[in-house]
Amino acid sequence: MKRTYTCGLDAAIAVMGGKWKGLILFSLGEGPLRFGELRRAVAGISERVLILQLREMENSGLVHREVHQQVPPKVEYSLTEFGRSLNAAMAPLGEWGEDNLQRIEAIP
Amino acid sequence: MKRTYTCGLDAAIAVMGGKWKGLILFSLGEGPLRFGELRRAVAGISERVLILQLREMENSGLVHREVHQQVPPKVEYSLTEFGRSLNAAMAPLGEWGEDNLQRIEAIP
DNA sequence: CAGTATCCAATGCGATACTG
DNA sequence: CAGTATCGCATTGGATACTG
Repeated sequence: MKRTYTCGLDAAIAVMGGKWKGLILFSLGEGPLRFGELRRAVAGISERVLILQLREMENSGLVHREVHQQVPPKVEYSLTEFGRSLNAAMAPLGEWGEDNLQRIEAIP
Repeated sequence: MKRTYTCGLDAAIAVMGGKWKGLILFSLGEGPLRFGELRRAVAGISERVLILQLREMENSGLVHREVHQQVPPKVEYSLTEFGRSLNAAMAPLGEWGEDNLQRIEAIP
């Protein structure tokens, strides 16, 4: 991050930056997911980008990464308390998008 | 836009894309602003980028652009009804950012 | 399964200068 | 005042192949 924000919205957007973090947050909202499950949940994302986004979100304290030592490997991602609070704050935005899907998709 | 969204949040984020649209929306929330006023309100943005973002938001139906024929030129930007509805949906996110400013700024 | 490693393309963004 | 025109770098994202 390393910047100063002019308002809360500014800061929130910086944390949510990029095309995918919102979706990842949303997908983890229901409960923990393994890497592969998450990749399927966030349709269209590449492995590389998913990892990058997850690492950033871990770094921001939004996501917790838990490694279960076993074969085959199992890694679970979940929201932290902080992540859940952001998730809740995003809910109205999600509803807005839901309500206006038609209109948004019609934008040239 | 020209894509299909997997959920409302996805769609909303597509509309809000980029680093500045949230701030512009927020700045116009209080009422109409002229180009120059807006440029000062959204501190740090370049003229070029501000125009680009405004055009996109006009195109999305979020912002209305009104030209007053006079010398010197006067152009006012305001939120449409659609823009105001999005603004309202973003409010909780703005509050979240406000409440967590310290923490967000501390992210490495 | 859960990642890394490369490489490449797109585009976002910033700075600056100029104009009706 | 309200834009346009250029230029160029930095970041982001995508495709694919490989590994512990």
